[in-house]
Amino acid sequence: MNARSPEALVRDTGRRNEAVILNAALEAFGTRGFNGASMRDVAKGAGTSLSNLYNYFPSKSKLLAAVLRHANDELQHRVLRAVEEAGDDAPSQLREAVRAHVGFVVDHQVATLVATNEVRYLEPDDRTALVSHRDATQATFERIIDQGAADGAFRTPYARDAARAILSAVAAIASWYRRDGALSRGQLAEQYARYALALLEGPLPR
Amino acid sequence: MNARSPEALVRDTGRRNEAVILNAALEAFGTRGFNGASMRDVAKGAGTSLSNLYNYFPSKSKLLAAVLRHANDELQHRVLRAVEEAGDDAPSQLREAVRAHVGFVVDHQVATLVATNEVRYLEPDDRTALVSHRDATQATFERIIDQGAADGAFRTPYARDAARAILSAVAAIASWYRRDGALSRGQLAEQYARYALALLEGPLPR
Amino acid sequence: MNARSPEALVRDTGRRNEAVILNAALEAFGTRGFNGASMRDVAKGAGTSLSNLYNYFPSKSKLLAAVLRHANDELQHRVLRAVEEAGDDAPSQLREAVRAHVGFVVDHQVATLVATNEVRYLEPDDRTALVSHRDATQATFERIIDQGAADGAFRTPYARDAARAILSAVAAIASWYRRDGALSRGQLAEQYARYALALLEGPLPR
Amino acid sequence: MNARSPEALVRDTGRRNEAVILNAALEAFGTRGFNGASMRDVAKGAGTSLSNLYNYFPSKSKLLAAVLRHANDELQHRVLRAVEEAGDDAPSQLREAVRAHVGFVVDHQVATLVATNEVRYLEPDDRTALVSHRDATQATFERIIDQGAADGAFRTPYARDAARAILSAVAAIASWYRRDGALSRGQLAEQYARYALALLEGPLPR
DNA sequence: TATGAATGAGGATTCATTCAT
DNA sequence: CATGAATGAATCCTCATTCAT
Repeated sequence: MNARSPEALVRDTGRRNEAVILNAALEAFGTRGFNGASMRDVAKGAGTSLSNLYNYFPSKSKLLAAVLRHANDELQHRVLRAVEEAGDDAPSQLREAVRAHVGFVVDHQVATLVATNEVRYLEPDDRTALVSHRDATQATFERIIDQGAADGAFRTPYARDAARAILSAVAAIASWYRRDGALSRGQLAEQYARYALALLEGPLPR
Repeated sequence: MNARSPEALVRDTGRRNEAVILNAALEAFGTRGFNGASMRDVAKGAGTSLSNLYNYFPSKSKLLAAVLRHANDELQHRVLRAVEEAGDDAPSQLREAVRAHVGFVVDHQVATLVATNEVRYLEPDDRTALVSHRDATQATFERIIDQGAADGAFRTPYARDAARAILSAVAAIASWYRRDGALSRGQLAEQYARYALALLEGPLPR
Repeated sequence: MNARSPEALVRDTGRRNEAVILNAALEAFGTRGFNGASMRDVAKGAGTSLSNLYNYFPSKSKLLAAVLRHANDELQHRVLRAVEEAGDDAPSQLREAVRAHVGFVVDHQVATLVATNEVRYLEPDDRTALVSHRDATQATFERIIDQGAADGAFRTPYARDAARAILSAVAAIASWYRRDGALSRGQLAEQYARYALALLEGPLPR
Repeated sequence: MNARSPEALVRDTGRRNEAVILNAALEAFGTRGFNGASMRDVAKGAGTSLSNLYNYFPSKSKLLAAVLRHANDELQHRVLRAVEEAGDDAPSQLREAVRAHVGFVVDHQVATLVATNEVRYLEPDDRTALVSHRDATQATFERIIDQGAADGAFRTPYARDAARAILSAVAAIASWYRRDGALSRGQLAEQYARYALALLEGPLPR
């Protein structure tokens, strides 16, 4: 029971092998989808026995919930910190928020894909909880956009749905980006930050 | 064996009940995902017996392939026609292409979601075929963008990945749009057309 | 609907495509066993539709029965004719009977295998009928052996089970003989005729 | 989960219920053939659940392979021991080998039938392995016959295929012998030993 | 005759989960 | 914590057969 993928989302949790299981589950769900992956796959990936999984998580569904919670926490953490460290004006904040988001997507492509595609398979309660958690991240963007619209920095007449459009495009990066491709992490972040500002009809760097 | 969902993607195929099965499959895959939906679900939805499905499609996977082919055909058809009917300049063409795409997504939300999320479960050959078909649609957007970039209409320094960003945002509409919400089909199309032009740093209507 | 394997057991039956179906069934049952072969396999082999099979034979089981009947008829015919054409003494008769039997096995390996291995899957009535038909062939050998034992030509103390032993060995040829091997049809017949006479402790050619 | 047929081939294997399953499989395959028997039949015979079978054998085919391996092992063991304990001359060795083989066939009629009729349903690799194992047993007979032919004890001009003929006849016993019939196990063995020596044109007891 | 569509039963196998150890 | 054995429900798919045409 020991494995550390290059993209390991979860580092440590205090409980002996929990992180190993969570990362194995992430990989399994990412590779074959929630319904396509079996608990046996997860166990094999974690190097433990099938039944031992149930000492850590009471069901497959709760395992997914835990994976998604970790992913969301990490994303939210990165975005919030980026905003804090940015200037006071909406354009700067948005720019940094987008860059941080792109960074997360690139660093955790699989987690992003799983978070996008597999939330629907959570049990209702867990899904509700998770969605509201995710909405909090989205709300950060919406708040910035509202402020920018109010003070005239963003001149789009459709500020309302802009956050959704931007975040969708950013999340979709996970489905095509290749680490060994032509675009570096930094370039990609830069590029999408500009897309976002332009879409909002905000001020662009020359 | 008779059903016509409000969103029926497939109208008729010459073979007795093929369309009914395809629409039932679309609904089943949309509701529960490819791996979460069973052939029994599809049969029930189509009002026929489980085994009769196999007189029409040799496997669940081929059934998915057929569904996705129909969806892609319809989307491509709409986009191409819209471009043909638009003016000669890149901004007009892009505008109409986006509007047509948004129209498809709104008319066929489920098909859009299935096309986005379940392609990965195709057998390799079918996936390859489908992806190249889908890329053809994307290529239409890229061609327009290239032209607009060449003649100075689109001033973004990042024309290259812009099509992907725009199409991702448009496809994602399927995951949140509600027919009974505040936004009409037409308003939404208008809005996303402007997002696209703005993102490309092109000319905007006042 | 047209096929003629090199080993075709059935030539013609008066009914349009019956022979084609019977030969296809023989091949299917021979290749995959009665339970392993499907009516679809038979139809494909016969170049006709699945449902058309039922215009000729009321069930898979009856189809097998028909195949086996044809095989047995041909075998019995060959053996009886060989005995008739042989001399009056038991050793000559046995010799010719064995040669004829070996000839059938070599000409119809698949039919021999099917006759040996798949009889058990007949419905009770058909099986009874077929076994008694087959026993008639065996009885021919037993009659000859009894006669030879009575007149002192065969000196084995165990004449009683000898027919079974001989016929088993002959039938088993079907499971290993290769037409392109070292042994010709005629040599093999000669060889097994001598095995039989020797086993019976009868007179051997020098 | 507990059963001991009178003819149980497998006694114990170290793993909890493996032997029970193997014996149930033997019986099922013997009664209805490999393709005619279902895993449910096997499970029922073994007194366990269908799915538990797969904790022991990964597929129906591998289960058959295991059954056949056990049967072959037992047969080979008996024959080899019999040869070791026989005298040095070929006729004695052949006599004891045949007697041992007949003994196995009578003790394990079902196993013999399954070994003869169902090998073909193994996957290619398993079948190759098994056939070569079976050929090893046949090779024991061939060696003895070669030796006897070389030192003049067996005068048949066809020593080459004699082993096949003899072994076929012996194996076929399984298809007709009845424990409650007129012939005892010992008498049958004696009888077939004499058949074999006579067929080889070797020395017969008076 | 010949066909394509239809069906209910059953095929092997995998599933998430539990339990005794 | 960790395991191997166990289970019932469900999976996709194939089966022999029937029926309308």
